Amino acid sequence: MSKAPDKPVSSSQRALHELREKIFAGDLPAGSDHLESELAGLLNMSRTPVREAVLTLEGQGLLELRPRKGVRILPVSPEDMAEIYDVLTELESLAAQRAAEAGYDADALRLLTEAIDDMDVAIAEQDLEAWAAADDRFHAELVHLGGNSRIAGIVGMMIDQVRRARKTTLFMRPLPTQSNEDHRQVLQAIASGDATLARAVHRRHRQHAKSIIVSLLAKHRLRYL
Amino acid sequence: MSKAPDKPVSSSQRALHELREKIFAGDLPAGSDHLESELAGLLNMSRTPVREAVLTLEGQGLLELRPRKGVRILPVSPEDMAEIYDVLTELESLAAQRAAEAGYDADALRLLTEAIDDMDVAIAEQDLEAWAAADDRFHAELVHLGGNSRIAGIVGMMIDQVRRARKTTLFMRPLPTQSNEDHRQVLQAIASGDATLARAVHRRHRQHAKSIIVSLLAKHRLRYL
DNA sequence: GCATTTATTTGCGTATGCATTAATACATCC
DNA sequence: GGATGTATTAATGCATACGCAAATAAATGC
Repeated sequence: MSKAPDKPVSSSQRALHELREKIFAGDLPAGSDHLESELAGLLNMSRTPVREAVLTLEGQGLLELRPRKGVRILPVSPEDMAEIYDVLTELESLAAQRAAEAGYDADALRLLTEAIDDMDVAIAEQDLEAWAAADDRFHAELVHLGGNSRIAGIVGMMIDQVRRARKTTLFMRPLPTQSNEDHRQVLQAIASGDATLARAVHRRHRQHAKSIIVSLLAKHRLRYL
Repeated sequence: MSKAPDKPVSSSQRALHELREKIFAGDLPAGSDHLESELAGLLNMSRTPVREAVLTLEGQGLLELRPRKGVRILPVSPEDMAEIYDVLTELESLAAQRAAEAGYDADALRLLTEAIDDMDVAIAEQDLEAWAAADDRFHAELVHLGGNSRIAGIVGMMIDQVRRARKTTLFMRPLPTQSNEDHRQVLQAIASGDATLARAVHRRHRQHAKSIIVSLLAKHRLRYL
């Protein structure tokens, strides 16, 4: 891959990306408070770009600004998970329907297919991280094919909000073999142009995921992730 | 109403509210570009709080930051309208369903009922502005009763995005008498606890609204609002 | 004339400093 | 001893300044 010698990325953007990463990595743990100056020091920049990044991240629901107490990394409760999965269920179902209506050919569905294959491989190798990454790609590509940019954006935001939480629950449950069966059915329905089926199957898929996660959190008494 | 003598609202918040209002009022027209310094001058403050407000508004999809060309007030195309109404259809339908499942009594449904009554009055008086305001209240209260805060937030954002556009189309179509029939049916279904019906009726309501608006825009060749 | 290069302007990104105000510690009074 | 008022601290909100890069204008070469 040819690369530009160096892309001069602005401090604001760097703050945005690095803070996101640190939140996902648990480097900035859920529920923790951080002063603007602390974050600025952490990233070796002044407060200004940090403030801008933090403003944006607040809009994405990843943290909360509490004047004089610092920015709080938002924890995700089981109720939050339920809310988020409900949103995903509704919006992704429509995306699946629309993708089926669009009548994509096999080539256009390649990314979707690859993601599913990758998940199979990951499951066989018991590589849950790789599975999660491929799962993300599947759902991102699905909403992309759905053709509604707002849905794609919202779904992305919601998935970001559950990223941390999902990572911890990932290792608490059996291998998601059934999940990939669902994915294949969705793909099948889209490829055959059956919009109603695509919608129904994907809806069931997400509802099932929701119940799995929610009951898992309840079982382990996990209130905040 | 008793009021605090004066609430010292921050400049950032003032910028946020005033810019929003100016966008909705068409004071900052769709598609227009504005330099940060221009907006700062307009609001009598420095660039800093303006930048913060603009960042937030970008996240809400009301404007776009194009460095060196100014912030552009985002126009809404017919395709955007279609996207937005699709999102509203999916998310509000679930809210209606959940509201019905929650089993609210008549008192809890008072705001919803009042909004409907207000719309009847507004229609009788041919006061479209009042009708639109009451319609907003109906939909806001519906998603509130749905109990999913994220849905409420997203729906609010989407409605903000179509505000300007809706205002102009409002006077191009017949009185929305049928619309309020739908509202009553939704209320009825919620009051009687029929979640499936509530969902179905509201879905039809929003889909109908979408087709009305989209065909209206097509008919009048309105590409950007 | 047209294109290409150079100069100039101008808007933005970021750092910095200050004033404001909330939170905390302290002191005083009942 | 508890409560209320005051002082101190410290974090934020905002204004300002400055350097850089992009856009525009000017100039030079062909």
